[in-house]
Amino acid sequence: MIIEFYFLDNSYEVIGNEPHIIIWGIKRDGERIVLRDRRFRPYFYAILDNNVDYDKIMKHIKTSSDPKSPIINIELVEKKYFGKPVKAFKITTVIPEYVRKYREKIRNIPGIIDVVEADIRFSMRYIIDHDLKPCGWHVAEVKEIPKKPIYRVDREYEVVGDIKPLEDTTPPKDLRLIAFDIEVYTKTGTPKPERDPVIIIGVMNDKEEIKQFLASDDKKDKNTIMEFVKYVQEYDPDIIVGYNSDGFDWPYLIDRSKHIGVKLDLTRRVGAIPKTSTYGHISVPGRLNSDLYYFAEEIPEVKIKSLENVADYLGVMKKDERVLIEYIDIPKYWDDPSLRPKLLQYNIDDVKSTFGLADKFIPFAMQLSNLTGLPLDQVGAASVGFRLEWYLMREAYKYGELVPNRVERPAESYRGAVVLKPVKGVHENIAVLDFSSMYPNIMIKYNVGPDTIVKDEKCDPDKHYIAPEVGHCFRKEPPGFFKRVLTTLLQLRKSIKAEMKKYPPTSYEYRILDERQKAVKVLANATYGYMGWVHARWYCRECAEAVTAWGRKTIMTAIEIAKSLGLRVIYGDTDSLFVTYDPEKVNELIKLIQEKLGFEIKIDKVYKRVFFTEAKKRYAGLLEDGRIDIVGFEAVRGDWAEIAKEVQEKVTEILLKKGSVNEAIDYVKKVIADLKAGKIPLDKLVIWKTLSKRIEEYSVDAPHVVAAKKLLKAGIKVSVNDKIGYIIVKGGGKISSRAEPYIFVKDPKIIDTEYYIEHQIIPAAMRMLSYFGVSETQLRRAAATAGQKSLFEFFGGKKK
DNA sequence: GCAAATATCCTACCG
DNA sequence: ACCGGTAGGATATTTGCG
Repeated sequence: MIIEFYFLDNSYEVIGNEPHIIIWGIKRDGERIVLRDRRFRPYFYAILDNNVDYDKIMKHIKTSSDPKSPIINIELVEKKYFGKPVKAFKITTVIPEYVRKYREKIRNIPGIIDVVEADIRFSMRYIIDHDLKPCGWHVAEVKEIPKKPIYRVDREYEVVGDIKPLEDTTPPKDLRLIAFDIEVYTKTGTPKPERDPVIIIGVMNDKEEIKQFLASDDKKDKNTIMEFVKYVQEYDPDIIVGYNSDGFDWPYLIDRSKHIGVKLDLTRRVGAIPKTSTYGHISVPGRLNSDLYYFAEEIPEVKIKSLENVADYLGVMKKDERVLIEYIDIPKYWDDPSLRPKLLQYNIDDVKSTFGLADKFIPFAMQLSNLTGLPLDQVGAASVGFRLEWYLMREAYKYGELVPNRVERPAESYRGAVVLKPVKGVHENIAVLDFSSMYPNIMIKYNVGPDTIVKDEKCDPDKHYIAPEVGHCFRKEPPGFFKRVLTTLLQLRKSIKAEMKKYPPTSYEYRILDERQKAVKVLANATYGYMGWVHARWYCRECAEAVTAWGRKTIMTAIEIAKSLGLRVIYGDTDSLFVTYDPEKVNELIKLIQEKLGFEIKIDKVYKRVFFTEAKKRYAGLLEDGRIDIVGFEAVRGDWAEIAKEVQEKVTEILLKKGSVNEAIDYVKKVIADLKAGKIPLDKLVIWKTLSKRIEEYSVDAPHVVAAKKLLKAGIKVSVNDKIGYIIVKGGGKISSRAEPYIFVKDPKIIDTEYYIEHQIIPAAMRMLSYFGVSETQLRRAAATAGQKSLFEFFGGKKK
């Protein structure tokens, strides 16, 4: 029989020395199913040297086959390796483990150049070879088999014929999703599963029903977890989302349930419990567990990626419409009956926010999963490099290209893009021109890639493209792997965008297509960086180096053309040009660039007024609609106190919109007065910095490192990549010694206002003001008198 | 021997 | 575990003076 199903996830089980691929899916009629494929076997390739005796080598391999774990087939195949035709043995074994057993042995046989594709997980191997598309519909020829009781599904099938994808990525109508969030009781820093109970587990499902499972008043949590498990079994969600759930909620539940003797039996595989898997994600067999934190990490505008910040930014739940409780206050709220309702509401708000984030992120995640072939639960956890690599591996399979091994290499740096020195000051009426997808288009135009690069042949301008400055050569024909992949991706994106036009922007179809084109864009934009990534399978430093060289040449030529048209070039970075906005000349420039260089360049925006210091990568502009763009400056950095950022933003706005230096100074003065008067909320004084390595590894005592040490001393765990929030308090000595974790600062009197004035507010304001003729002494003098009006001033007199 | 100058470390930004 | 280019603060180290 033929069935259609939506692919959720897959895995494999070895049953009686036979590997079974297990696919979890949903049928059109809504039945949850397991598909079993017993026909697939693990294999890998051994690439053969030219002019060797294939039979002899084959015999050699056969003799090394151990009858207890045999090689079951060796097939001579024609493949391509870096674009070149090669002969290889496709060596098939019985179970995945045996691949690991043979790969090293066979690699060392004379006549064999290398062993490849021996490190691809069996379940991914199946996805690639059958072109399966996670989060998409498929059709398969199956027969129904008796459902084993170990699977919590409606039906079980065995795949007996073709299994292949359909175009449809519309999620099943009744896809079930839950969001969850746990609260833990601890009075000492970071909670420990062997000691601290889970006091609340909050859940919200796609019917928008909210449930909370609470610990007993004496904080026993056995029932809490058991009821949660029961809930999951009964609601039977296909997708479970959390926020930082791979990092906290799941590991905690796993350890805690182990400790108190509860079976976390909430998967679709009876007896299995959630466990850590690839890329550090938590796998919940049969369900797609997705930690939304991974997607929040990709929003650069939100500096501190707390759930409330991200939900606020995305309009899911505004911060002022929800309950907020600091972690350290949780026990207090639990213990006090009058405060407990607030804690419960806090948990509900977190769960609702998480649910709301799922709505924002999951459609994109599904498209990314569908494109890369990585099941939804892994695609978030996988880095950009790995996402692209899986996409490339799928494409390689289609082209008959063997997948290169990941090899250890030393880091090699190379020259990057050009950044022009800006013309400092204020400029009126400036157009920002951007090359569309510059690097991908360079790679396409010059056929750049590890398979087209010419290394042991002399460069010939007739046959090869030669990169400027660096001289690397690339065959003009035939189109290489990357060129084909990128052409497909750019074309795909265009067609998706065209398809979008058929639907109203508010429609469901439009949304799905929009998320899909974004996913395609992410992959296309990552290809250049991928080639320069030392851990990439298709690493090619020269390729990346050639791309930036062509990029430099391209933008420099564009500048020449602009100048020849009499346009003033104010600034430029990598693929952008800031020129005086003379519409006629700019249009001419766009046309000439297209004609002479063969690249598309577009007006990205027009600034009514834009301001540069002498620094590169930093500018502030006023758009036609009155919005202010701030790029690179302190105001957009996460490691400056909010108050300093606010001042800089406001000063910039006053200067750009009104051009009033005095008003700007008065504003700064006012803020400083407020600060001195203790009117600035503490949270605007917190400075956040990422702890980018382990504390012991630091060679200097930076403020955030010292603050992290203080947290550690208080029993609060700090890990690599945590953001440390600190406030500078009064006292002597180095700034670092006075960096106090913000959660410990309750008394505003201990704040070193002097530091905030001298090292935060004034520098941030002066960055702008100094270009408007304000001297530091002038501002500092204004600051000194701030908040202490003389009697004379008070009665309206002028300052002395 | 001290303060100023310079070097190094470090983070977060731009495209 | 996608890239290089860049700014700028804080700390650490060296330099210049006489």
